[in-house]
Amino acid sequence: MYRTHTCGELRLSDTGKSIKLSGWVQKSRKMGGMTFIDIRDRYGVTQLVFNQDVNAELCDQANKLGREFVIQIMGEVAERTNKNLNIPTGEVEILVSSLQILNESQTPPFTIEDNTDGGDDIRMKYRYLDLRRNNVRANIMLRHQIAFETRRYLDQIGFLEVETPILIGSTPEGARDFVVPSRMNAGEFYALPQSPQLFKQLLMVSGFDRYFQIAKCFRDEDLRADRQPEFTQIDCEMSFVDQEEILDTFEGMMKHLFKFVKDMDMNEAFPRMTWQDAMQYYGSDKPDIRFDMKFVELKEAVSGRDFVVFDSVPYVAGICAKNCASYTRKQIDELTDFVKRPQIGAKGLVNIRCEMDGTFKSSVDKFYSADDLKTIAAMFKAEAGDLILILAGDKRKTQKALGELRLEVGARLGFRNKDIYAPLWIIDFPLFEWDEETQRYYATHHPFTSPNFDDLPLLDTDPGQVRATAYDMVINGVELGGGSIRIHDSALQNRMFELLGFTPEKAQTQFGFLMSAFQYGAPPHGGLAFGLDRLVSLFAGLDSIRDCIAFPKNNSGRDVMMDAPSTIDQSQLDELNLVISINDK
RNA sequence: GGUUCGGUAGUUCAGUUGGUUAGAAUGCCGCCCUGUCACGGCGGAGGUCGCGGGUUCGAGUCCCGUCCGUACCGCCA
Repeated sequence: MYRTHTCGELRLSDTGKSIKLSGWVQKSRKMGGMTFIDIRDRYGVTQLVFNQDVNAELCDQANKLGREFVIQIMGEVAERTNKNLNIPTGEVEILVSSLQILNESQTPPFTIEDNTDGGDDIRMKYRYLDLRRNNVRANIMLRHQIAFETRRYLDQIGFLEVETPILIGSTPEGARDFVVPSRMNAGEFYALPQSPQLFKQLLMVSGFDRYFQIAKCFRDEDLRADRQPEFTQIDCEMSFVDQEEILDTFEGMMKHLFKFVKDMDMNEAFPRMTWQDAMQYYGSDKPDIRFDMKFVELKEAVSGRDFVVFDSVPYVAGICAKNCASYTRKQIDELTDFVKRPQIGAKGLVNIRCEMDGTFKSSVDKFYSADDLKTIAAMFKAEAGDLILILAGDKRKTQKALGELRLEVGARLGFRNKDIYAPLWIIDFPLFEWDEETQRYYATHHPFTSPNFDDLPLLDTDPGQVRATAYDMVINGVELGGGSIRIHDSALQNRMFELLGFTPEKAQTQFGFLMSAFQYGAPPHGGLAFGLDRLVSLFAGLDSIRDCIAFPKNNSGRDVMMDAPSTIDQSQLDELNLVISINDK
């Protein structure tokens, strides 16, 4: 037996017990006549004491232990003379009677402590050591808890977890597929699923009624702090439901998770906002509503004053930053530089200060009278001391830029507090998006999304105006999940494929099995999927999902620990009937 | 494909307008220390300044290229 207790469980009430502990050497403190060693495992840290006067040989042995050695000790629990109330085991220590080294360790490349001295690169290379650190391990444990509570909630209300295949066929719509060559079928490839979408719909046809899966998904696109090429979704689908029942079910799930994982009661119903409003007032389909600062459109109010910047563009809008009129030139310049960065792409930033004496001062005083400025300020309901920030340009681009500026200003004003959670449903997404480049419509969500039945006539006259029965859950500006009511009628599905530019033959090749299935009694159904990685990082208060994943990829999609991807042997290539030909360009 | 910031000791970083022997902290090694818990004290080892080229009497520092990392844009139904 290696241990009678873990390194996190002994307390004052255990004083006098003979115990056995196993774990890693966290740190040793040598005082000359005595040595303290902290022994660590997943559950905590316990202090060991060695005393020259009691057992000189044992104390010498302890002095030879290095960081991260794996040891096993026997000893007696004793009350400390100097207690450390910062750790749960801090009132006791172990008077060690025997010590055994189970395994030695090299000095780790970075210190295994909460505030490590290791950078991301080195931590990823030695991820197995990084995972020994409390805060990284805490994220992985949080992830387990969220997954566990998700299963518990969904099981309680009749959902069945069903696994769907990882090796499937490639579909061209959507993200780029990861692809796997088939040895037994020369020249043919599997694709890894971007989501279990088609399978969960087929499970509805099969009558499973309520399905979920905590599913790995794969997308071969560039990474971000919140995007990995392989990620995990809480994937759900229900039959005989309308949008209202789905929103209700999964609002319930989120409330359950907040209650049982974060011990937070979310009593209020989640507010709902149409996609239209989200774009108009926040310039984003995932607004952070921890703070208000809505857009005010100004095009009409500012036109006709010979200010060519505003007169020559289709869209002018601004936000009002409370109590920011005192911003210095430098702070304004920082905001200007922020919106002029190539990633944001605004040409400039106009500001109006509402001075404390009731006057207005702006960067466009030349063109606008005091009355003009007063009228504009009134549109924002601005008060003395506020700062109005205005952008102008192409509508979509400027909305997006102003949305980014709003988030930046919100962050500067401390409105983006990680301990506050502001959930929101975005509804009434447009069914299609027009793409100028390819001159065709694309499905905003995916091609199986049902149109809003009120808008069905528009399918023939103005497809761009058709609303989808699709919804996203957004918390604090993070798109946590989304879904839709699906089309269960093959005629309507065919019409969709047609509008999306599929020939009947192509639709048949790609989705023939789904279309066939729909001819054998498909129930009305719908569902949604949550990004588990994002959910964990939101609960953990992290900006990146990487530390919520045990073994993540780096920015270039590489696993720097095992150095994947890598080349393969010629014999493997031969078996797969593959020839490598790398394009220089 | 593009933009940003970065690459200097095992690690995290500093290094001024180009100037003599490249520093700090931490870690590591040795010695001292009987109540530490960020222990303390003394001493020591440790560097291809990412790589290649250029400018210069002289480059960690300036220029060009390249590789790697990072955040973002494009992309991600």
